[in-house]
Amino acid sequence: MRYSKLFLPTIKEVPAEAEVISHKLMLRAGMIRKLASGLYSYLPLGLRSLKKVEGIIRQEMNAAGAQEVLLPMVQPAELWQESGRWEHYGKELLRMKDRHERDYCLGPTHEEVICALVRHEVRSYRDLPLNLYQIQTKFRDEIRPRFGLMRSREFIMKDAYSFDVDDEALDKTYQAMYRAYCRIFDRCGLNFRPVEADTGSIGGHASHEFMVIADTGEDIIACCGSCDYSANVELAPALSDEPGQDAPDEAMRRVHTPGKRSVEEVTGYLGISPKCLVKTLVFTSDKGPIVALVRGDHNINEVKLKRLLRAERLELADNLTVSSVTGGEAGFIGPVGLKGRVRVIGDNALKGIKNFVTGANESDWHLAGVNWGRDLAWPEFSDIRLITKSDPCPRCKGGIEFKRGIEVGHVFKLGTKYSEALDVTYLDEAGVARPIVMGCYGIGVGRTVAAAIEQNHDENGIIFPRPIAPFECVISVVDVTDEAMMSAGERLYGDLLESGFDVLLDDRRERPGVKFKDADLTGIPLRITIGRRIKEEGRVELKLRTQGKGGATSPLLDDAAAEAAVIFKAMDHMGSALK
RNA sequence: CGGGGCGUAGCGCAGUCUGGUAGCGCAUCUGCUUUGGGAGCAGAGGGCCGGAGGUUCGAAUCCUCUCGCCCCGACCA
Repeated sequence: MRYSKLFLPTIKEVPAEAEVISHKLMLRAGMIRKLASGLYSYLPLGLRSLKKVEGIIRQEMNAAGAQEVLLPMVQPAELWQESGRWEHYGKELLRMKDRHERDYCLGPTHEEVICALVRHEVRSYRDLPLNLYQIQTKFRDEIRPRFGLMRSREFIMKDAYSFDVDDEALDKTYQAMYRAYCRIFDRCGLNFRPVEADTGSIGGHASHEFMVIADTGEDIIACCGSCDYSANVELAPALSDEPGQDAPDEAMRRVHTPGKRSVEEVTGYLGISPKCLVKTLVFTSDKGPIVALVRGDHNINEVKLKRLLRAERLELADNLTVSSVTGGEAGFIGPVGLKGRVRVIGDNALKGIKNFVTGANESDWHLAGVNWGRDLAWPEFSDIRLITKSDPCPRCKGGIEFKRGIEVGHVFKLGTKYSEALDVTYLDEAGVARPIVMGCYGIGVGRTVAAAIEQNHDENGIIFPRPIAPFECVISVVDVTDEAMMSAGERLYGDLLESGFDVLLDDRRERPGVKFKDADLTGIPLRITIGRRIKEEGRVELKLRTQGKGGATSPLLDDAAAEAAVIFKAMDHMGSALK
């Protein structure tokens, strides 16, 4: 491609709308432009990078035995009513009507559609296993789109759905997908980690997220420092059980705490440790109101609570509900003397606590010296808090660290949730109809590109890993009006094209500084500069994007293409050596 | 949905408090000079001041409503 013909509008200034580095750089490098909130146009440079990632995904998915299909993006409501998700999916599902007033939605995911396809076509155990994938635009009407392609409403996703005869067969498929995902993200040059994850509203039993480690990630991962355990904090069990305290029982008493609501305020005012305080939270859910208790220095984990309750919906109660359940106002509520019958769940860490402080359900008052069994009934105990640094690794009892991650892929064992709802069955060897056991496997394509940029950039711009770079090499002709330079550029351009590289010839009538800045900004891995030295010594200059000025080599023009090939080969080896 | 902020030239912003000729930088166009890290000088074009209504002799500026965008929270594959 010739730069003079390429639609590549770069921006010198930092765009005001962008918050995170990948978003800023993708705008500046002319990869994307925003159309509306959460909706982006892909320009040639951005599209090239997306296509590279898609190509890697296709190769690995095909190699793992999956087959590509393309499913409709607009989907009839009936299907979603059949699976029950028309009601349960919520406002993220963008619904619409056609001219006949029939209900449709834009596909945020394709379980329903793939089931509708497969249930008509697959009859026998002989047709299984089957694994189908597509690379499709999805739409999720996110409450708050942000960070550019990281969380947009319309986005490109690879989604695969597997169909197996039983759990054992699904295990094999799942493992194959897991391995394929590792290869895909390896090849994209990402520093990532597969972590145990919650299954969310998609449902199912086992699940792993593929997290790209980055400070700007929206998810938090709990990692063990000693073994390779890692899990989304939403899921990681908090195992430290405090030993029972054997202090003598104190008498329960009211303490005046005027205006002291938060844990810090109350414990600071009373001069006690947050560990001695029981924090009370009221939730509403489809299973009714819930009172959750955690220690003052711990945080509630709503995902765990939701799983425990088997609730579809769980949210912090509003002030009205809080006072109707407890009789108190937020900041002064406690589990003693709750109104009516309400399910009370205490975190495991509270089992052994004695003489604790908690809200009195009366404004400006707390209770101290409170004890289970005497002042209030023993609640049911469970693990409902977020894991902390002082908890042990659930696998090896080592220390836990926290990292932020960007979720670029997610694999689920769905089981028979959808096949039962949507009647996707096969006949086994005995002629008995059984529900097909399913798995599903997603990769955010745009998010993968954004994550790669998040991990690979410097103050001058993007530093693309070669496999997903829009161009592998740029030839910067310093002065295009100079015939010797320009003809050398053309010749090298032809050589590199012939060798099969994605090469960009910067033939613009721009000053050299502009060309260098744009080459750096767009992150092209290798730059070949053709300047004065072509006339004096017949030499050009090769510089990797990762190198400073010092690292350049200066081969003769005729050797440049071969040297570029050698450099790329070395880069590929370095890449695999890193793993 | 709650809280906060912003909509003025293609982009980034000032001007709004205190009403009176719509500005600056970058970009664009022309000319000359320059040519290895986002050039210099001279000149030019470009605006329904997000939209609607109101107050006023007069509104970018004050008031009301509305639309859009961004941030924090809530929520969420």
